[in-house]
Amino acid sequence: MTGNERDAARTRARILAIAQQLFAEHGYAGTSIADIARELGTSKAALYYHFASKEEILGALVAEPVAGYADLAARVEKEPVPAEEILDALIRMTAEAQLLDTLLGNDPSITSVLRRVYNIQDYTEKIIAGLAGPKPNQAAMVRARAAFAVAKQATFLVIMTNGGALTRTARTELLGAALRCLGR
Amino acid sequence: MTGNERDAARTRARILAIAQQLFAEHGYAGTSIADIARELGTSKAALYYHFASKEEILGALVAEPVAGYADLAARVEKEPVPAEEILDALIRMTAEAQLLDTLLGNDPSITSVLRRVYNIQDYTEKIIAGLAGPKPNQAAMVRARAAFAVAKQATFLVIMTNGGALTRTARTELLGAALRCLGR
DNA sequence: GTCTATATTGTGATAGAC
DNA sequence: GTCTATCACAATATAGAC
Repeated sequence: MTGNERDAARTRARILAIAQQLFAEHGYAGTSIADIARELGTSKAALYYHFASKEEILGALVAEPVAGYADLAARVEKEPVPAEEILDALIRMTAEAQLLDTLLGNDPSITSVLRRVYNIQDYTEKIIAGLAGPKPNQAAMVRARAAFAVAKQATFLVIMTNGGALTRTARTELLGAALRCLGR
Repeated sequence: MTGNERDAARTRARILAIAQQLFAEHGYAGTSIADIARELGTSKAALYYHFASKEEILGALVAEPVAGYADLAARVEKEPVPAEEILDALIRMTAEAQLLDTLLGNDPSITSVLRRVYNIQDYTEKIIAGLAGPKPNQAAMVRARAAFAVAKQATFLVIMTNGGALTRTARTELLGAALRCLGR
């Protein structure tokens, strides 16, 4: 790898880090290429050397979390997975992806752009169905959604109020709370 | 009230309804005045007769939910309120405000605009502190955040997958799940 | 109350020099 | 790899007629 390639890779990574932070702060639609370039300390044109479009930045940012989410959905759909395992996976994924993971589900401007590529809501429904277990009634579906909300949103809340970290005890508490949501 | 005034009031209400839907779908920053005018079936200028700016539309939309949220936070801060009552209030508020209430907490472009006017995150922290009870340890705070996530996000999820309605049984299940999060 | 027309600024993106 | 300059268009908002 030449020095230039290494530099390019580092700049790419910096752009992604900056974009992630600004998207989280102002939303995808609320963040302009100029905003990112300013934070990066270069011109807009320099940024376009690394990414062909704003949407490509978003794509690079969400690819990994979305793939993980899709994998979990596929696995849950194929065979029964214990609720504890699903919830633990969700909590871990949220902790890893941090800002991004919740952004994915929350920023409508992101959802509306990604809808053309991924069917995230479909994944969510499959995961929730897995949490609800076989032949769920209405109440069981509600409890499954509650557990899901804890694993995703509460985990996010805890991480954010803890400066980006998720302690062991916090993770245990979250998992316990999510499981109690299911009422079993 | 003259006929013109009644017409104006109705148009205003229509604009708010359309804006709410589009904001929910594409986000605040992702929705343009032109988008709203198109849906309204008039010109952009006509829209500006009813609202002085895009931000004023957002303001009119969120004023009521935010006031309710602030009231709850103030009450919880002043005196101890039973967790069940707090959670029930949160669930009701989310159900009433529907799209809006979650938008408030989720769309970063809205949060970043409203931050200049309201301190929503501050309200949230006060409400969560109320749920955690006096002298909470770290685990109690995590459980409080879990209960909060159920009352807000899970309620929203349930409403959305039920075409905008919250049945009695669903509300009971949500409240039960949120209370079990607290582990008491 | 609504229109057409327009001012003004912002935005994503490209051209071409260095 | 980064720059300046620029394009084409979309955005918020206003002016002034009807």
